[in-house]
Amino acid sequence: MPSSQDQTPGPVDPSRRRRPTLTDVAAMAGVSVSTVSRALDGNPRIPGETRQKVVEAATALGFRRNISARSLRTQSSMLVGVVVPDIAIAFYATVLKAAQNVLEAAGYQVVVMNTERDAQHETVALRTLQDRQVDGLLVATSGGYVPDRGPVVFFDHVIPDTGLGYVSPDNAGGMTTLVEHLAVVHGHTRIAFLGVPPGPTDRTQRMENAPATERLEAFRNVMGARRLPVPPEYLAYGDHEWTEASAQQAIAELMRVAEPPTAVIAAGDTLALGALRQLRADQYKVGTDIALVSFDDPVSSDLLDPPMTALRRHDRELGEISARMLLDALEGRKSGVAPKTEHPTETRVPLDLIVRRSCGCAPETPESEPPP
Amino acid sequence: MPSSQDQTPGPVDPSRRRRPTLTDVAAMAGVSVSTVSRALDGNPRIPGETRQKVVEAATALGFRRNISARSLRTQSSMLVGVVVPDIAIAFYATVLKAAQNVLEAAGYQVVVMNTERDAQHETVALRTLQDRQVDGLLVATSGGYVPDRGPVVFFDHVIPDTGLGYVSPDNAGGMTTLVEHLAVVHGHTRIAFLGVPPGPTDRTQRMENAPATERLEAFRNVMGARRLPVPPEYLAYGDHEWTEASAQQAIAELMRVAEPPTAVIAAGDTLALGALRQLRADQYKVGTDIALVSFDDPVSSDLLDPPMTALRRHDRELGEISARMLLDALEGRKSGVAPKTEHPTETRVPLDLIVRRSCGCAPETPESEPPP
DNA sequence: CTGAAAGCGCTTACAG
DNA sequence: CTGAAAGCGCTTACAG
Repeated sequence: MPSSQDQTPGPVDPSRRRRPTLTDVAAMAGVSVSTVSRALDGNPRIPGETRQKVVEAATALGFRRNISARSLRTQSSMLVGVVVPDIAIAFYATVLKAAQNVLEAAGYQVVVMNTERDAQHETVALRTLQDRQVDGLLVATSGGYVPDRGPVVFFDHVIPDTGLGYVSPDNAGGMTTLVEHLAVVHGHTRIAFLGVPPGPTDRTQRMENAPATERLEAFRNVMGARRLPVPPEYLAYGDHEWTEASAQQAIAELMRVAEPPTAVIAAGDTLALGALRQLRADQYKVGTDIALVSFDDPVSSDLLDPPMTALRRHDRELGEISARMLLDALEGRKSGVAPKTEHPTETRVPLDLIVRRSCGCAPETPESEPPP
Repeated sequence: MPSSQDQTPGPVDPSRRRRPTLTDVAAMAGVSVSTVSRALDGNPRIPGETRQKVVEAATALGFRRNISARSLRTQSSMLVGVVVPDIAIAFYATVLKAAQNVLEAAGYQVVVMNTERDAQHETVALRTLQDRQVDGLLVATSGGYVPDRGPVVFFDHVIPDTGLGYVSPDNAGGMTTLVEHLAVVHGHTRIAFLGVPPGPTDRTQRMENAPATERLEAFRNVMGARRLPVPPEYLAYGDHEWTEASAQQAIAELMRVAEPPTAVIAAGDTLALGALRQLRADQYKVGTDIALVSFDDPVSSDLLDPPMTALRRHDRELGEISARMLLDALEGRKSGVAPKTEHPTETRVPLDLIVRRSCGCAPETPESEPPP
């Protein structure tokens, strides 16, 4: 049994001193480790007096429980893994933060992994998280998801029939809003779509239900329903990483077709930003010569030239919903509720159209929009 | 000894099956757990044949080591804690991502905590991280840092004489660049500073070396050195959270003073964005009526109206440097190198001036800037 | 109300 | 080259 005898005598660098353990506290309080553990738990079987002694000793020693040890014993790590394509993207960062808030309030900590939009990266990240014994997973997949034990909820990307469910933006509804604004309010008929290549890459599989694909499908459906043609040359694609640069190139080509569109819908904010940059470089007056709207709301979009009409996602809400869905399963499991074998829950978060100028509208109260 | 007898017979939900352990692999391979552990480590004492058997068994069972158990035993969690004020802010997200890249390459995982810019939150977060036995810490403090065991490096905020060191943007150099551009290139003499209140809040202590304070000091110094006056009314402050809204209010007031400035330096990107919004709302032509420059480069700043002249931080580099500094200590410690008691290392990352239009310049190649 | 003991899944001297 | 055993720091039935 290690005691202070092991300790080199004399002044010790405090930062290197061994952390006190339950055993240390027990010794100091003159009780057993079981009692310390229970007292610290607030177990009602321990009378106030004993608890008092224990708490004093613990405080005096600066004792803090070792969570690894506890989780080894309890088989619960109180860790939730979050995997995202790229934490530096505002959407993922916001979702993470929101999810983290609700998870931490319930006593869980979060470990994040970036996949860099690479399926293999993602598979490795998932494995690492499992090795850490995470209790649950929140994932925005890049196609590398492999099922394992433990509850998982997807956000952003839809994976049918897997995990507890998913919560995603209402891609279809959003696209409808966008097309209708362009077609009904502004009377456009030549509307192009700027997206990301559908179908898998070598690095990415199973993207059938990716946001990009859903948005493209929705675009086709709404256009069809409105009896508006979708010529193939009106389908422009950036790259799989949604880079601004790829959007610039795609839209430059798009505008060179025989009969160029009068309006374009960008399937994401980075795409919209790239399009805007290129259009401006090519001397188009966006909002006048050509309408441009964005599926996601870029940061500071009211300060852009021109201010961008866009769909605002409720990122925070999406994060909270996802986390809560996971939490429910976690708590349910803890209290012995049978693991649900019902269908995964599907939640769609609606999007709001923010009308600014790039669509051709002139907002009522120009320039005075409050900050996001 | 637990065996398959414990298992309820019949079909078992695979997601609920117990993860295989070393003992399982040992049983299957017909060797001891010690041998399995060593074989999996690639220990040279284990001959290829034995290793082969072990690896096969492990693969067949889908065995993965339990990291909690290992870290309990080895007293090393291979976990690095990162604490930031707000992960949804681009700077912190980018730094995190960069740091994570180098840390993961070395086998560490990262657990992030948001402090919401609250000192108490931060103290709790730090404690939680210690409870998780993190091997090291990367922190952008909000004033709630309390020293504990384990190596720590600060980024963003400077904390002298603590931890391994810090890596921060070159606030003084950056401010010099900004003032000189305004004063020398454009001949401004009435230059105002839009920052964040210096000194502590109730929720925040020890902010003497906060970025905001360093930038203000630098501003005063450079102005003084150039014999330019700094009247008190030219010092405008948003709030401690650097919100755009607070900047809007502050600059509105600033422009109402008897002799308003002809140029303003915003100490951060959100502040600059708020200022731009307000200035535009008040019908100023930014870049013509008044010059506005930003200490940090806002996202899409080339697409703003007008494009914003700003200092570009090398966020990724900053993250990598910080992580590497921590890693060096971690590796050193592991190989038994004495904990360094020398002075903390100070690293300053330089900033580049990106000249756009808001300062009054007309860039040579208008509108064709490549994406960030 | 309290304690002794087992055990979570590993690693690693120590002995053979 | 291999194994038995101790032990990392906890929690929790079990017994008193």
